[in-house]
Amino acid sequence: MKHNFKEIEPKWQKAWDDAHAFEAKNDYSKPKFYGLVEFPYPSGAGMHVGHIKAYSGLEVICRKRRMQGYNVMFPIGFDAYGLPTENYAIKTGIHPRQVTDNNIQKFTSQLRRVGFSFDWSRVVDTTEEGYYKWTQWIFRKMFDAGLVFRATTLVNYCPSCKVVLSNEDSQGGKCDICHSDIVQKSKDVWYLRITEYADKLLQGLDKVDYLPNVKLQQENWIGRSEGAFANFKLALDNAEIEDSLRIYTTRPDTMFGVTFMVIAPEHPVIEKYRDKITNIGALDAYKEECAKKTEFERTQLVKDKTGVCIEGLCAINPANGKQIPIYISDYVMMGYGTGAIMAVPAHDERDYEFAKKFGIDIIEVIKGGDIAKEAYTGDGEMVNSEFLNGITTKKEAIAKMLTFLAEKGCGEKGVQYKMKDWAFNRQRYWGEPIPIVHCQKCGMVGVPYEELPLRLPKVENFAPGEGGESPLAKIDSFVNCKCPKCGGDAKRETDTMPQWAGSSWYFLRYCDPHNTEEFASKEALNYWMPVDWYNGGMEHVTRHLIYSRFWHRFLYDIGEVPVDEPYAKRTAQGLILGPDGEKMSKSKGNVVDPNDVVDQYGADVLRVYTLFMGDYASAAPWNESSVKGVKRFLDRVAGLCDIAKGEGATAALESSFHKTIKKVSDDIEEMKFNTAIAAMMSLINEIYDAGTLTKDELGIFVRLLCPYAPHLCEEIWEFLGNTELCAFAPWPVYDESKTVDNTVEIALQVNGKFRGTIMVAAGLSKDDLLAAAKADAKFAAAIEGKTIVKEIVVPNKIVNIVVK
RNA sequence: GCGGAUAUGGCGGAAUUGGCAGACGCGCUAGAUUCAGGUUCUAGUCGGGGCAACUCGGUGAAGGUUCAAGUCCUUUUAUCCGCACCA
Repeated sequence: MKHNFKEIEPKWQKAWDDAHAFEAKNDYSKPKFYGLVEFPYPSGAGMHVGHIKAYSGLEVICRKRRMQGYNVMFPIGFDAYGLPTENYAIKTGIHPRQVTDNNIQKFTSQLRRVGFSFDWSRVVDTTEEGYYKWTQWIFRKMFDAGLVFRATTLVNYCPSCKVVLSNEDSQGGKCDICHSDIVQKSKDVWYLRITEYADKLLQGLDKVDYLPNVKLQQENWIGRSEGAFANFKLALDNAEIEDSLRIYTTRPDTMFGVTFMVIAPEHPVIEKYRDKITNIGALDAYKEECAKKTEFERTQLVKDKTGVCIEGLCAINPANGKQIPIYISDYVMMGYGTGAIMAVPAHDERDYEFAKKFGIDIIEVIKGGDIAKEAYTGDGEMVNSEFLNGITTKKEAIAKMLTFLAEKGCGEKGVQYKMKDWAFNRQRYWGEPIPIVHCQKCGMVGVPYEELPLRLPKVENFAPGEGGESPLAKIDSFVNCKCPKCGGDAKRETDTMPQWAGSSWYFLRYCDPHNTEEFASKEALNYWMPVDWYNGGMEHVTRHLIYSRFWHRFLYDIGEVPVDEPYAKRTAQGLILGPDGEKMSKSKGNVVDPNDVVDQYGADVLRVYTLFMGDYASAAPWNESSVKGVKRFLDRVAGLCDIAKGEGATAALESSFHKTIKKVSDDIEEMKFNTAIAAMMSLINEIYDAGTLTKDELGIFVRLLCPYAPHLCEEIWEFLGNTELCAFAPWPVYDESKTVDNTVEIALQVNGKFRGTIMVAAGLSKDDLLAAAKADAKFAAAIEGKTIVKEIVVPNKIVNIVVK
């Protein structure tokens, strides 16, 4: 048989479609398998080979599960709200709705060409009313639960996109969409209280099967730290007053070493005592200077500490009652802890640097370092610390200090997280409208559930306003409304939700995508959830993966979903680099278009190659020649039809078949697709060497390969006389006893040096093996006349004799 | 700065977890098929020495443990990724 992919690929894609072959059954009595891939953002550029690799991995797993008899759900959809579409629309004047529809169509036809076994009856599009109704519904539930709040704070703002970004969307001080520098801007922003879920998100990681680095990255992002809060009394003109400054520290044990305090330039205490501070002009100037710095300048140029001492206001160290100065400096940030710290220069590097620069006292309280040279952050004996003196463990010192603070009523244990609340609104058009109404009388009121979806109005002008307001603000008919509570005149919120909203729960919608009464029926959720295996990119670990776990956990807490963690298992694929070894990008001109590969070599080749090119989790460059090698392999598979004769097993190949079934079966479970394919290549080499195989054996081979190259395998399966689809043929089983050779090759060593091999029966005892080795003429000659010091015999492996 | 990962032929990568390093694929060399290009087939392909059987060396670098190390331990270098003044 010739491998005529241009003919057979469309043929079998049609056959699968006609049979609705891959639609998950609503038969809740069968064992289920829910395989999930990250649904694509339908960009104008079309599919990327990276998408193919990401989907091919779980495709193989899902196809194997079907052949093993599972009721498999392998859905796909489109995460279609977001800035790139909107920016493209603004540039071209085409409406985002139109752009989105075009792109979804493009993606759909490309995905179908590759022959993925997606359930096309469950497609979700986050921009459809029937979908975003429920995105708004969940938001409303969060609003009711007090998880939504509005606050004026310093936020990450992208001046180029004219939009407020969450912490997650501005990692490294760069805008996630356009990569320009983020500036800090004081703005009125909607927040989701994700920090309230920090502990739950952290603990949830204990019971799921995530790749270790995925887990670790989430732990670091959440960034839990244990320490203490303490209140430092303030003093005006050296006279103590009834007010204090609250700090957070992880080292309360060093409190006797506190020689000054530092607060963030924006700290409210400055405003409070504005009249009493004698150098307020200098403080204001410093604050303004800091505000002008970009995130980059604030974090990258950390060499030099800057700050200003507050005059007229100082603090009192609660440990020893000493008066200490307060500084403002941008190395302390308003967004973490309380925006104020107690500085212990002797035992903190940043405080040390600051104290050196400003000539502040440095008091050693832990022995062990040389504080004349640098801060000492290690353990040691406590000194200069009154009741802590002599203690040698940090744990004990902290406990004693906490007791002391508690007795004085000025401090207690506390926990902090690096993770910040989720800045949730975007001043843009192409997103879910936030279902909130602002009423003069009632304040913020949620749009009633029965009025959802709150439709995104169709507008002609969807460009963002210059003043940073949403395009929706210009539509009076949308903005002006009645308050759902009091019926008076009110105005709608005009910002929309961020791109990550729709993707925070899409895996739930797949379970029951056409439901108009609920986001999904309880029955469907009970059966399908949790997702058994979720594969996606590392770049989503500290965004989508955190956000969606948060939403899902919230839904669990209010009784809407049956399990607390949405994903039982999470893996990630490595990047495909350009042929030059660089990350693929349009500007470098090294992008490989999957369409071209399908045109030239076929979908099966594309699929097999993306899995064969290297370790699935690592990055690997595209190599055109290797693609040809895969084509050669599939052509040789097709050629097997011409030599397959008879039935049953071939004596020469039987053991190889059982070994290959075992290898391929096991490797798929560990996503070691490259070695599974290599094993099948080895087997085909053996078959051609033997020059013969039976039709039964070809049937086994084809079923093993089917998850990778389904079109060709269906064709051969049909050629073999089968009338049912290969996609649902039973997965081959192996006989363990037939995977074991009855003769094994034993390596012979003298003093650890290789001295030849012998063939012996498998399972020989140590004594027999040693005797067999000594019977080998060459080996015997090598130890002849020498004193044997030691004899090491490892059954079925090796004989090593140590001589003098 | 902190955290994590990786390092094996000309290239992508294997190595049953301490037991013959280099599976499989690409590339390359020689030969066959073909008018030719492509395709396909056969043989070879870690390095040094030898016609050869063989032999010596070899997994980023330096030490160590062991009968035996790509694999374990110590030190070190390079690259990649994540976080970053987190109190």
